[in-house]
Formats: sequence, C-alpha cells, structure tokens
Amino acid sequence: MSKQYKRTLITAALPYANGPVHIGHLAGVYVPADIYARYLRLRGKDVLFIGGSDEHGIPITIKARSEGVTPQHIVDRYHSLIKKSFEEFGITFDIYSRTTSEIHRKTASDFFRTLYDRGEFTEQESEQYYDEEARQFLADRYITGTCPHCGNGRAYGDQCEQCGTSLSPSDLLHPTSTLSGSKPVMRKTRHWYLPLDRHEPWLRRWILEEHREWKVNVYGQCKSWLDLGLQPRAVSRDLDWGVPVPVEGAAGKALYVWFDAPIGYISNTRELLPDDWEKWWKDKETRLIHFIGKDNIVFHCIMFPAMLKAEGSYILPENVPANEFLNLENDKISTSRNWAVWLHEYLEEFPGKQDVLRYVLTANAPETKDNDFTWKDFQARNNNELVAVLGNFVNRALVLTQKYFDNKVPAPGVPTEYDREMMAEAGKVKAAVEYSLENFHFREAQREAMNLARIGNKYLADTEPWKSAKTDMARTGTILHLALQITAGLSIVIEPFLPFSAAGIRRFLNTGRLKWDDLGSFRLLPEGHALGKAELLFEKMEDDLIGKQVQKLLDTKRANEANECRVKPVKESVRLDTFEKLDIRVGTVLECEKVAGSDKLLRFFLDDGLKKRTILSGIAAHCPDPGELVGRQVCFIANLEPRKMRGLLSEGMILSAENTDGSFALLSPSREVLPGSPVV
RNA sequence: CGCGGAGUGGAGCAGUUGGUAGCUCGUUGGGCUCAUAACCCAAAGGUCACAGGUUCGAGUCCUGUCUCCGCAACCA
Repeated sequence: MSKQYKRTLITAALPYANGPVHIGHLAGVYVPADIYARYLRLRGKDVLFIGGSDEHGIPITIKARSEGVTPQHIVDRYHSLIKKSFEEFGITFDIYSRTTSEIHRKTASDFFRTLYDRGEFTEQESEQYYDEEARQFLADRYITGTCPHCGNGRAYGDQCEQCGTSLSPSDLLHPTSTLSGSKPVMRKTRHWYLPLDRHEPWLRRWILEEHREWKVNVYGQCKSWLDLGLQPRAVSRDLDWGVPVPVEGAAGKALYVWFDAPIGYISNTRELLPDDWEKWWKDKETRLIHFIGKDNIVFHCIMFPAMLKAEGSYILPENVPANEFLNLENDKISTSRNWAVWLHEYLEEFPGKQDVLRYVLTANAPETKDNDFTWKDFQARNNNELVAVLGNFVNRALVLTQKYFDNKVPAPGVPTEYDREMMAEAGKVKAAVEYSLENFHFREAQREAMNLARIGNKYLADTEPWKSAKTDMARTGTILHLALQITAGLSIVIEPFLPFSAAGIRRFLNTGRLKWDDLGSFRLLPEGHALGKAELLFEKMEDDLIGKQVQKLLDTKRANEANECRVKPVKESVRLDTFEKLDIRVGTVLECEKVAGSDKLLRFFLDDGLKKRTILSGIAAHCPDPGELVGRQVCFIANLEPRKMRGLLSEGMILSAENTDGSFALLSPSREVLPGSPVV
C-alpha cells in the first residue's frame, strides 16, 4: 500500500453539539488529526483538514425541550463554544462549519435523493412506540418499563440493566415514555433503509483483504460485524429536527443523524471550496483519512463507505485511525455526570498552556487501549519533561550564547569526532519521527521528537562549554553554534506537536518558519545572526495549582453522589411472617470504641436487658468521637447470626439511616425505654 | 460459553515476520554547576494476567480461564 497520492483529505469526527469538547475528544481525535495535518503541511504537502459540528438528532431536541428553548438555540450555543475553543487550542481546521448550514442541507438532501432515485434504498413499514403527548416516536432508550425476566421496574427499551437481558420495547410490561411520562402507543411508520447486506461482499474484500494494515482495533471490529452479517439499516427517522427526507409524502421525516453527519465532511469541503471541492472527494489521487474514536468505527468503516460506494462517484477512506478512550482519574469521562476536563475551562484556567495539554494528551494517547488522564501525571510530564528536558535545553543554549557571545550565533570551528557523532545521532531523529507519524503512532513520534532535546542536553553536559570558555573561546563557539542549530531543529520537529512552543523558539532565535526538510541540517542559523530575547518556554507547575483541579473533580464526584442517591424504589413485598422473623430491640450503649487495626469498625457493648452484648458496626468514619454515644439508646437486630470480624464476634446489627449525602443517623426511640424492649 | 480490544519492572507505555525483555517517569548512588533544585552517568527493580500446548527456542503462535474497556440510544 505504498501508493503515491497527490493530496490528503483529513477529517476529524464531528463533535455533537449538545455539550462542550473535553480532553477525551481531544486525545482521541483532534490532537492526533491536527498533528498529522500540521506535519503534512510542514512537508509542503497538499492537505485539507475538515471539521464541524454535528447538530441534528434526537438528543438535541430533548435537551432543548428540557431547557425550554429551540434546538437551534442549543446548537448555536455549543457550536460557537466548540469552534472558539478549538481555535484557541490551535486545532488548525481549514474549515469548521456545521450541519445546520444551508449548503449541508442541500448536499445531504441531494445525496439521499441520488441514492433514492437509483434504487439504493429499500422501504419498510414497522410498528414503533409513539408518545402522543410529546408527539414523537420513541427511540428504544426513551422507553422504560418492567423487565419481563427479572421484574425490574426500571428496564429500558433496549436492555434491562439489572439482569442484563437485551430487550425490544414491545417486551416491556408497563411501557412509559421518559419524555412525557405518558403511556406510549404502537403506531405504524415507514422508513428507508440502506441495505448493507447488499454491500457486504465488496466491503469484506475491501477491508479484510485490501486494508490489513488498519489498526487491529479497527480491523477486528470490522471483521466482527462482517462475520455477523450486515443488516439493512434505517436512514430516516420520524423527527422534525434534521434534514427533511427529500421524497414526496415524507413529511415529518428527517435523515437519520448518522446518515447526515458524515456527509457534513463533504458539505464543509464544499463550503470552503465551492468550485474546487470535487477533486478532494472524487479524484483517485486523493487520500482520505478519518480520525475518529472507537465508538465510531462501524459508521466510518462500513456505513459511510457503503453510502459513498452507492452514490458511485466518491473515493473511499484510505485509513481510519481510530483511538480507544481516555479515562479521567480512573473513571469514565461522562458529559452527563460532568466528569471531564472541559477544553474551554482549561483554556481559561491555564492561559497560554495549550502545548502542555497537547503534549500530555499525545504522550498518553489511548492508541492501543483505554488510558487514564490524571492531574498528577499532567504535572509530572510538565515539570519533568517539558520544563526539564525541552525548556531547559533551549534556555541553556540561549543563556550561554548571551553570556559568552553577545547573543549572536558564534562561528563554527572544525567539529570534533564527538561533535560529528552527536550530529549523526541528531540526524536520525527526522526519519524516526516521520516513520512513526506516517504509521499514526503519535505517542512514539512525539517521544522521538523530544529525543532531540535530550541529545542537546547530553551534548552540553559532555562538552561543558562553561569550562572551555575559560580557556578556549573558539571551541566554546563551536559547541554553542551546534547547540543553537539543535535548537533551531527543535523548532521544526516539535511544530506538529507543540506549535505554540515552536513559535516561541523561533521568536527567541529571531528566525522565520523553517521547512521540515531543514530538519537534521546544522546550517539553519548563520554565523553572526543576532538572537532575540530568551524567555522560559514552560513554567513549573506547583502542587497547589494541580491540587485545585483535583479538588474540583472531588467536588464534582461528591455532587454526583448526592444526586445519584435519590430515593430507591421499594423492594419486593414480603409477608408479615417473614418480617416477624426479625427480632429488633432497643439497647443502651455501655461502651463504644474503635477497633484497632480497622478504619471502619466500631465495637459497641450494649445493655440488651439480658446481658452485655458485643456488636461491631462499620460506621467509624461517621463517628469521630465514639465515646459520645455512651448512654444512648439504639435499635439493633438481636437474632442476626453472629459473625466474626477482625477476630471479634459481632452479635447483631445496629440500625441507622443513611442520608443521601452519605452521612448517617442512628435510630433511637423518641423517649427512653427499658433495654431489651422489642421494636414492633 | 455473543463479538472486538486490552492485561509487560512502583507509574505510564514500546515490543515489527518467535531467537538473550526495551523506553519515559519515579527510586538509589555518583558527577556537573551554564540552566526553571534543572542537566549528565550508573545501579536496583519484571517467573511479560493465569494454566496448559506447539517448538531446539514464545511476551510474540495454539487452547482454556480470569479481569478491565467497548459493541450500530447518546458518547472520542
């Protein structure tokens, strides 16, 4: 597959405009896509990098409804927020548009119509639940009811999360619409389907035989779907928010968001280049690359290619480098639970530190498996790698030149054997970075780029120009000359990854933008060239700065827990005789102390009217001062089977009520009663 | 027994077609002092999730088991 292409079209998954962009989106899609685009541009290649917001679909209408605004309102808000933060973050889209644009409506509509006229769709009638109050057909997930298998009253239309069974909405016993709370009714509806089964043979050949080089997660996922057998897939919905189905008698129907969204790549190209867009989508010498996350694989590898093939005049993607997911502090990133680092907030709270986030997300990119982002790692990578290795080297080279050579590039003497070894080593960086980037190994590529700074640091440590300055200025000049050339090389090699810092180095060196092919040369800065003013490229981050971010997440977690602790549904009914088996009584606390060696356990001695009873209870975290409880009366279960914990025998269980925020309250009689009184 | 991905020194990751287990960070010791207590050198640290098998030889191939993530509702 070493085919030569004239140009590369890069697309990045369209973010869904019902929320802002977070670090997961960045690490998975936008940072790698941007690195790739910047790299190719730096090499002088013909590149187009397309992005945009995905603004249709049911979730946006639901969000709008819940906020009492129009869907347009929602997408306007998030589109502008997302667009602005991408710009500020240095994601260099050639165009960032949106699927509510007029040109998209026309492009998607025409695309559908072409396939329709050509008989590429099938039509099917089916019965679906309809919410008469919300006047909307209901997606499976928006219907809840009782699970026919386990009786869970909160099963969804597609799955019961309690017993794990897959369901279809008609299986649910008492279906309820989550939109309005009303009882949905079955209604007939008619939809258009893309018969993927018809496309299976060529998809199979195209992916499984002609694209074995795709990443294993992508290839494996595709193989799995193909082996399972593809099914016709609906491409329309009963919905008024979206591109209307351009067919007579299709009032109230819109294109399914997954049909319309990838066409957004085409519409946005068209918007940017009204007269010239076709060569990017229809010329065999264009290489199309989709950057996406793993959830999107089926759409970009199977459905969209099938659409393009059915239309007939389009090229197919050459590669789809999908990443896995990034977690945040050991937990799944979640928009609805606010468990995320939001790009727009980062930009506000860490002004001028775009490159730090870019660096960390690339260094820890989920290329082969899910990875974890932690603030501690963020801090460590900034302090130990960006500051200590890259920033420090640049600063050393510049400060030394300032000190000994009046801030001008000194004359290069004859390089020593050792100098030449270093130069050879530095020369290898270019090919290593290229190799990794061309195989979409961004993590490795960035590490290779950083190696150039490591080579520089080692060179200075080994040659010790601060020592030779005392005896041999010519030699010192040669050393610094070479160190400055490395610095200039750094401004090239880090450009795709750390564009803001690359610009900083160029400013310090008082030089313009260099070409990728200049990388490896040691003649980038002429003798006598006056340097600019040196500043620090990166600053150390102290614990309190990072601590604030960690605290912010802890607060979120707490808020979520309080939120999630809503009143639970009542358990299954029990007969009176079952209840009567329990022997609940009142006892008076005689002693109460922490159990040595345990964080959680308290040991109670109770007067239960018969004897001194020992009960262990796991509530120490809530009782800073166990001694305070002495003399209080509490309720306990007297006939619970005794159990050993930490070597001590517990004879019963003390009853307490747990509050939604996790705090608790002991149950006590409202006035004093005799120890041993039964609770009835 | 649905399908795909992942499970490698304290942390995060590489390991191309099977041939003595690498990198970054951290730790310990030493060196240097131009530099943002930064830099350089060295060392310690792994039965490559577990159990079998193929092979002269397996992290790498095969079989089974366990754990985590995802799977056409939203979501990178």
